[in-house]
Amino acid sequence: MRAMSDLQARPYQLFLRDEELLKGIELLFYAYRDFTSDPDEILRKYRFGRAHHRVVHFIGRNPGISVAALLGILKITKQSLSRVLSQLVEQEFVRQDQGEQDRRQRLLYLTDKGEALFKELSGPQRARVARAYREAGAEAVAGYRKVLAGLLNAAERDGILRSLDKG
Amino acid sequence: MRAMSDLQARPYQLFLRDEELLKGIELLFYAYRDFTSDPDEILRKYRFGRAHHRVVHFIGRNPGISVAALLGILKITKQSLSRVLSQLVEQEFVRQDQGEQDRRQRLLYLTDKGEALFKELSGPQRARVARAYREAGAEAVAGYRKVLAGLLNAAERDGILRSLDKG
DNA sequence: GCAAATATGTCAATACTGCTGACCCAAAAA
DNA sequence: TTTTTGGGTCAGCAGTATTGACATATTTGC
Repeated sequence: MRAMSDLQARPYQLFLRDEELLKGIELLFYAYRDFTSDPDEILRKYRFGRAHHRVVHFIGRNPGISVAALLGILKITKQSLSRVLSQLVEQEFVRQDQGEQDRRQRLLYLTDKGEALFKELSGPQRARVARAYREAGAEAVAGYRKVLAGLLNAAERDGILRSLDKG
Repeated sequence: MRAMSDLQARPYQLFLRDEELLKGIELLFYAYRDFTSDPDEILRKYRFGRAHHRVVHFIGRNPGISVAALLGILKITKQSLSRVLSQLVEQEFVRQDQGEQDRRQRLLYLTDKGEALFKELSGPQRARVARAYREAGAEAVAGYRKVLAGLLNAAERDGILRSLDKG
């Protein structure tokens, strides 16, 4: 009886064999490797690295985000963020405004120059994703999202999915 | 007539709007961030980094791989590989055998110690992927693979997919 | 109002990972 | 025999991350 219910609870045992799982792991590695290669090349012109890209991206997508919230997304230390953020502010890609309710906060915004960089960096990535989506079809895209969501740390999954849907 | 065929060729225009594409980009970022967090923690015990992980992984998955082939997978320079590979050989996680047909080659294999590390590192990742696959279902998994494959550089896509299917 | 917690910034040291450039040797290929 | 290929190595530099310690302003709780 127990065995039967186990079978019903897990109809995809075939997919769970190590070989299949390792393929899923490697495919993610390759996809991420290629996915980051386009912006990496662009960043060299600015003498920036991936960290700058991530900061520009998430400020661009969350105008007025606080430093603490940005650290929560990137999961790096404030010392690590500090260096790249300082450079971006100094070179006027990012602007810091004092918070109105809480004047301790430094709310972050892209300048026009920052917006232009954001667009330049996201262009090839958007094109890459658009191509992949178009080739795979709507149903595959839904599956892609479902699986990626399942890869997230359970503790934050809901928060991340909410933040992605609010935009 | 032309417009009509365009419409039929692209039935998913709704998915191609920037907002949707940016969500796809961010979801990949978050998934990769969490995906790498488990092994990163384990690696600290060994005073190794992600580069060591990747080397162990791809040697483990391709026993007897040549240095040149490994460089092709990782897409880094031989100087970058050299450092981590030397450490792994020195600490006896990896063994180098002279090639038989071509004696210039140093074919790479995991030692028993290396196999153990491979298993330790891939354990949490396999568990994470297994959970995601199980929760999402077989159809979603197919879509996940289809989209990730579409994200690969077109030039190498077929080769990578073949290498994943041969195992 | 004062003490504690919070948001942010900064200095210093260290480690990992990648790069370029310049070499080297041994073995295979032309 | 010359050239090419597979692999290794030394040196230097840059980017990104860490920990630890400390500083300042502001808000919050008692």
